[in-house]
Amino acid sequence: MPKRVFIIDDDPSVRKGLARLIKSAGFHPEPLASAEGFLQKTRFNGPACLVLDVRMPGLSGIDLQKEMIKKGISLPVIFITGHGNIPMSVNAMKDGAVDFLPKPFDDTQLLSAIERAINKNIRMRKNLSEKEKIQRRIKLLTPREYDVLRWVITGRLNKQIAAKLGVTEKTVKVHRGRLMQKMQVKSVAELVVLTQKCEIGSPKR
Amino acid sequence: MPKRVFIIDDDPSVRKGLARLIKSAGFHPEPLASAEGFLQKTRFNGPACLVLDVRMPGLSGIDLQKEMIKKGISLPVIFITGHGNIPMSVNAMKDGAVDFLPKPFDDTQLLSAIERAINKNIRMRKNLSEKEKIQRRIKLLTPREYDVLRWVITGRLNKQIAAKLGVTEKTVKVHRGRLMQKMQVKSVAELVVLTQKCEIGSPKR
DNA sequence: TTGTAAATTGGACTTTGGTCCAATACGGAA
DNA sequence: TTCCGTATTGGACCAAAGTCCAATTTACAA
Repeated sequence: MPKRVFIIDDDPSVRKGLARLIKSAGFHPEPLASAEGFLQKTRFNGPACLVLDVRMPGLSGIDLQKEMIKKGISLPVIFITGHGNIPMSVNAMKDGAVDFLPKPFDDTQLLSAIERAINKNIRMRKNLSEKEKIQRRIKLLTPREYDVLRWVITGRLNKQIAAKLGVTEKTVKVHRGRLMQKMQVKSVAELVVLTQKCEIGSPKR
Repeated sequence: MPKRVFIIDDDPSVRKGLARLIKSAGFHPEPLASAEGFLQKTRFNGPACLVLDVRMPGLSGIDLQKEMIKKGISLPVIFITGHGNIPMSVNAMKDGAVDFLPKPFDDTQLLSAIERAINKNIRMRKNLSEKEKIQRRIKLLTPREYDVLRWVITGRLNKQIAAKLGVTEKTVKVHRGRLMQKMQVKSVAELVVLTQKCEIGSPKR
């Protein structure tokens, strides 16, 4: 899987230079002339990150970062800039930027930042996909099975759950057996570990 | 519980001014003339944070931050500086600083940073104390009970655990009952939730 | 040497959990 | 209307977990 590095800078010569450097380091550069152009993109299959010029006509790099946060796109960002200042860099870092490099910077500085950014993205993608896998299983549950699940992971006995739901213990056992199958676990311990990774609303009453 | 704000700056007039501002905002200022002076401190009972001048004779603010990381002291840091630059601020943020304010800054900027820092520290302290509470319970376990615990929270049956440990199922039940008491839980689900908060080495074999 | 804590096991039960087969009831989709 | 998925329950069992009382062995400290 190629590690894609989006290069967003309005200066063609900068794009070209960075693309060459990044390519030589074994990444897959994707030069783009504007932040708007990047926002058109919808496909984010593999590991990737952004190298982003702060100052650009139209949407600035900072604007793009904020826009991505708003839209829930979470690709690690590395800023580069010729005319930055401290508050700007601090805000970018607060918003989760991996690095903020004033020009001129060493090639090695940029490449090490890219390395960190890509690794971060890989970790995030792994977490996310596991979370989604679990969510998919939860969606297979019927409403009643979901009710039972929420009580089971808080350690209640079948008879207690039965009382809460106003049904017999027998019924709870059936639901419980089926939800364990659908969640693909063989023990309550495994079930708890799974559900801790997603947010499960705690049961009422 | 007073919210203590350590002010570390070599300039007495700055210390005085900041102390007044911070006091007026309802915090408890603790002015110190040097980073070395702060490192003497050992008592960190209540919520607190640091307002730290970057440039100082002897240990600089940056040095102090690194020293604290090395020693495992985790108080949120806010840097203030008259002569900073971007790489310095970025590195400070990477190392977990809450904010980095070049002089001159607005009072409100500093106060809002302090507010965030204190809240962060309160959350950290809460997490830490819960973790320690759990660790204390784990220390009550005999080696054998701890062995059993590690298998229980991975969802093994008593008979499986017995086989792993080379003892009878009966024995496992006894250990299991006692560890549940010592951990103060009534169900495997609760036990798993507790142990997820600390790191438990996964069992071998 | 004498405790003391830890580890181990047995017997005898009770309570819980889980499964198989079967059946009833309800509501929406074809 | 008919069929399917969901929810519910019963009976009959078996497996697993938990408890109470009692006993033996071992290692380490006073």
